[in-house]
Amino acid sequence: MTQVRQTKRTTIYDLAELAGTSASAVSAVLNGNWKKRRISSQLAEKIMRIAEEQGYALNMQASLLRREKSHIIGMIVPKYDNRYFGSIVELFEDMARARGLFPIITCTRRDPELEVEAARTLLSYQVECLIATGATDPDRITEMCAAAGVRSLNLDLPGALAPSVISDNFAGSRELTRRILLNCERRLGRKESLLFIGGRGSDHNTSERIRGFREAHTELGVAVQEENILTCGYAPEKAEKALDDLALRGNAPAKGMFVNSTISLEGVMRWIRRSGHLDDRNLVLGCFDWDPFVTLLGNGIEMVRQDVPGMLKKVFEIIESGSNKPVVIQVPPLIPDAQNI
Amino acid sequence: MTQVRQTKRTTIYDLAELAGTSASAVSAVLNGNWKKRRISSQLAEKIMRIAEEQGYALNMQASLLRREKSHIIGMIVPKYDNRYFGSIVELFEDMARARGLFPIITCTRRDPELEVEAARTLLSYQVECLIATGATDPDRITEMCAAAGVRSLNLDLPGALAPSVISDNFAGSRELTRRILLNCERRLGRKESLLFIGGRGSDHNTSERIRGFREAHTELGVAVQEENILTCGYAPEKAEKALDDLALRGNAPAKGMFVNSTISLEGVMRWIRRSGHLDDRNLVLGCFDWDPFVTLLGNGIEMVRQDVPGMLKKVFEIIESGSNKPVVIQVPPLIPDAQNI
DNA sequence: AATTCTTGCTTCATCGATTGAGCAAGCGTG
DNA sequence: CACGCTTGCTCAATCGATGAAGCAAGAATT
Repeated sequence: MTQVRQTKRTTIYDLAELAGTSASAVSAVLNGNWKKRRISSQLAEKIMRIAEEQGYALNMQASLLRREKSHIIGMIVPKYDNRYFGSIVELFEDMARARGLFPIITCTRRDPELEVEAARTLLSYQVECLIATGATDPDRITEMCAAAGVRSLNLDLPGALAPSVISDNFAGSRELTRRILLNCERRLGRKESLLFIGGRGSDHNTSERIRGFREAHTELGVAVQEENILTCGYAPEKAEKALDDLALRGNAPAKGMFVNSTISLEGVMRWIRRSGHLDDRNLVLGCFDWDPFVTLLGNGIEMVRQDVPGMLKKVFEIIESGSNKPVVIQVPPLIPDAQNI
Repeated sequence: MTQVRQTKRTTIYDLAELAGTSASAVSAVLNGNWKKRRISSQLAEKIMRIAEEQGYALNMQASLLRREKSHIIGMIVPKYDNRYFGSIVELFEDMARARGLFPIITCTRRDPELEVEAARTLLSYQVECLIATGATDPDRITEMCAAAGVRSLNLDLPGALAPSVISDNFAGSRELTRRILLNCERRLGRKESLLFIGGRGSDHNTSERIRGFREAHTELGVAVQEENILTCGYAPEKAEKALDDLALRGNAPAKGMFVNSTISLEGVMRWIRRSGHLDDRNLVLGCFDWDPFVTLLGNGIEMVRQDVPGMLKKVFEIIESGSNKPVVIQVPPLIPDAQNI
């Protein structure tokens, strides 16, 4: 019961002894190329039976040390707290396994230090390829990988040194902004300058989304109010605080809002409920990201759903093509039909 | 640029040659116990400088093969599509790293085959301990681990052969049911038999929650209607379909519902909106699980939030204690204050 | 001056799986 | 019956890091 370490784990040498054969034969049988190595099916069956009986499990470390390819693919991901990253991780694992790769994923909480640390660790595990998802400094990671002779790709946020697969943030944002403005007109009687909230001004996605936001305003003949662009970060509390600050500065909060992530939307919704500044039936909201419950919130919130399967398909295409060219592939997000009012 | 495989990765032998010393010295310096091995700080600095310059990265496979302990801790998890499992994974990674362990997590989509496959793979990676989260057949996994001399623990769903850390489903459910019943009385004028929907009848958590559900009904003098217990699985579509079927059987859907997960709640909410059978202002809902947007749904949905930090704290306590006794630790879930009506 | 101690390294076996090379036995062919 | 060919295996080097054991040179002690 309290045995600290039971009898050492079974190795191919143990099996060889039990089967009265050599470790070499055991290895060949267990990794499936015993036909190539001309092992008789009699011996093969015997070895497999004994392995089964002994509950043999391969020592991957030993196996990988010897083999030239690890078949491990690594991914770093910022958070697990929303549907976007959750579905990326889930589908990535699936697609990796379908290709005979073993996925190792690690979460870095948007912390640049942890990102580098995690990348270094994954490299130690001999990943063949590293996907940096939503990394704060993707090029740093690409450089580390390059030094180790390992391929890397960026997902969600682009870098300058490796291929990147991202959403078409500009087009998605422009369309989302259009819809919010039109909803304003329909529900409030007139289009008015929207509030933009969430994200980091320094990140590519946010700045592209702001560009789309401006473009849609221009197209529809609405002037953007600069003080209404609040790139306060992603955390819910930051969005709440940004709205508080805006109110403190004496600005009437806009009735239409472009929220830059579901996580920021949490903060926005809390602020709306708490502050009582706005009756949320008069609010016109849109969110760049998707969550099933948001649909049900009943404010007719428009959402842009990033095309995760489409993006991962591209990622694996690039991996399989072997290309390292630092292109940026933009995948159009899905914009569901207009919500219930 | 297009070099398929750049010059082999740098090893300690390369560094030794560059530094004019032995691989052994390089190893000692780089893994930090060079003082113990009496390497001069001069040489140590030189080696570290060269390692830095060459972008050396340890080959973990080689290192692990030689060392006795892997410091790898594995976890299998069913899904990433809700806050509960998302926070388990995120916090688990954090706590593992804080203890000097390297976490490898893999998602099994509630597929028993994949669970076994994943466990086998993690064992190959020489995990020192494997946490089976919400596993459909935890004992099978414990047996596999035991055969390899590896510790295992169950999280979220209990097993009979290894220590298990789970929520106190019975007490949580009883309290949640009470609250829903009392909300019924307050809002509809009278307590009436609730609908129970979601989960698998065969899983321990669901049956314990049903027990608490019954108990609360009894305490409050309400009879449970057996046909109102719908353990239809977790997926949203299954909950939708179960409600459709119930309606087809001619039963008026209850006005009060106990929903067994946020994922089932998605289906329930969709059905409510779609079917129009019930005006959702007259609906009294409770959900065994937590999601920030559900709070904002505005139906005054009661939620039970499972105490993820509390559960993981227990998990690591058990790991550190070294105990293998198949106890079941029940962690009380958090029941937030009553929601806005 | 002879002995022991200390310092600062190097040598080498080892972890477990893989695989090219090699070998012995049996078979077929001329 | 001598030759090559096939079959069915074994041998031994190897992957890269680790650490016990050992060794040489200088310092300290008797």
